[in-house]
Amino acid sequence: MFNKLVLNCINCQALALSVFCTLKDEELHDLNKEKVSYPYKKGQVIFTESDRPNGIYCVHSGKAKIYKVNSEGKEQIVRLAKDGDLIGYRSFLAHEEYQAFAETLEECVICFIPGSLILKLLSQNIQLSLNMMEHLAKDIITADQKSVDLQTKTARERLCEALVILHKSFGTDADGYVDIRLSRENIGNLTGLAIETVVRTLKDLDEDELIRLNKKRILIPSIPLLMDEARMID
Amino acid sequence: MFNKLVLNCINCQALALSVFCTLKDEELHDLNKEKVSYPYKKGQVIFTESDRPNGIYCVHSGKAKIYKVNSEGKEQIVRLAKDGDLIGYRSFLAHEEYQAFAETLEECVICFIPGSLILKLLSQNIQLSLNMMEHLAKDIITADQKSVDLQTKTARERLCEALVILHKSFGTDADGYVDIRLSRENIGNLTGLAIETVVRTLKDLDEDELIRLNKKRILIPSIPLLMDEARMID
DNA sequence: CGCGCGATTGATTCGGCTCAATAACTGTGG
DNA sequence: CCACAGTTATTGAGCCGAATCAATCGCGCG
Repeated sequence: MFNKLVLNCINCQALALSVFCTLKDEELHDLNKEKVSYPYKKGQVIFTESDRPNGIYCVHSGKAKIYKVNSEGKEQIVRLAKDGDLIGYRSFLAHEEYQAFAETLEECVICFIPGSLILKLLSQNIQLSLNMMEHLAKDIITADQKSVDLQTKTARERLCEALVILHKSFGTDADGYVDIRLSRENIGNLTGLAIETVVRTLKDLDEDELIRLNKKRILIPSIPLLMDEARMID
Repeated sequence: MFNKLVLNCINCQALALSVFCTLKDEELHDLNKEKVSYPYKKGQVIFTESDRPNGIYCVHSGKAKIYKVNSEGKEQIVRLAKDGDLIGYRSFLAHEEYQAFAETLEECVICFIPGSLILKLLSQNIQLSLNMMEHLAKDIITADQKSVDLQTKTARERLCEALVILHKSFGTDADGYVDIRLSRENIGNLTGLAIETVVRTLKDLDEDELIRLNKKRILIPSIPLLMDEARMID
């Protein structure tokens, strides 16, 4: 059903962006030998809540969302992933079942690294372990901040903050627009707002010239101004 | 200003509860030699936001809160810590300044482990590193869940959930009451609710016999019932 | 015994959600 | 290339949960 792809980690653009940037030649060789690369279509599921992790996914190209579904069936995006990002490492490292769903937002190529290799690499490469811990620790800081924001920031502030973060992590395209296309619904699921609130607030921000809307595309004329509006300290 | 205490890690009750449970004799000896133990009074500050971490704290006895303060000056409790829990490891491992404040909730004894030793131990003891990663990964899962809860659960549900979690992590005293004393304000800061809402909702829960209130003390007759009320799946 | 902080209770307000209806867009097949 | 169907986005109206504001109470402590 899937067609494996043949990719060489040595040439991987995403490698330098990932925690694996510290791998030595031999380890990289192992990684290259054992990882398996698959193409994914837009909207394809990578893993499902309550599945048991057998390894870790690494995004070679494309974008994906990791989300939970609450009891009313509403989606809540926990994290977005792009080139070089790992997916599913939390549950794998926590020895727990997946706590969320992962799904591509566009065409992707995603590599799977078997758990046995991950553990071997972590065991023999201290720097990799320390990198991984740093990575996890930063994730926690981000997650904590999100909780704080949910408790104290208004819809407008949260939306502004989300846009700033999207801008920072995904950059801009040739025209200066934030380089990720999200539906209003996905923006809502990312910020914890109702679709209607997202629509209205985006419109307000557009009218206040804090952003420029062009269909699904969003341009941010001034990051500092938007950060100010989001009450982000930075 | 502080009086150092002389404690031997070999005899430490909290040790078995902590990530250090895997240390070998020699490493434990190092830990014992380099850690410094201090007594803290109730309400004493352990570290402050924007301080730079030089190591990691480990609670020997007592309880502490880690909290952020938002721009309006309102506190938000990120995490509670008890015997055997580490404090400040996120920022240390992320190589960042502290993102929060840490303060004792009662009399405590807290040990400080210098960063150099932590790094040495993590480097030479793979199992410790893997434990630490597991610990961090579980923290993330918890933090993510908190965000989801904030977005979807009502005040009553969040409060019930917090009580269940408090019960699970702090256990009960001889009379069956949850073994931690928090002011209404702290409960509010923990759940993201206004004090008045906490008061009213606790009263409601008491009237509905889902909890039994006795001043600051809280008894939970049936965890399953309360979990149900909190819409927790378990 | 009085002081002060924490807890309680009531009244009011309001941000953002829900519901409902319509419009615009996307993709698909004829 | 166009018509149609199914999404996705937009706009309006009304509602509701929880925050805020304003007293008052009462416990703990000197």
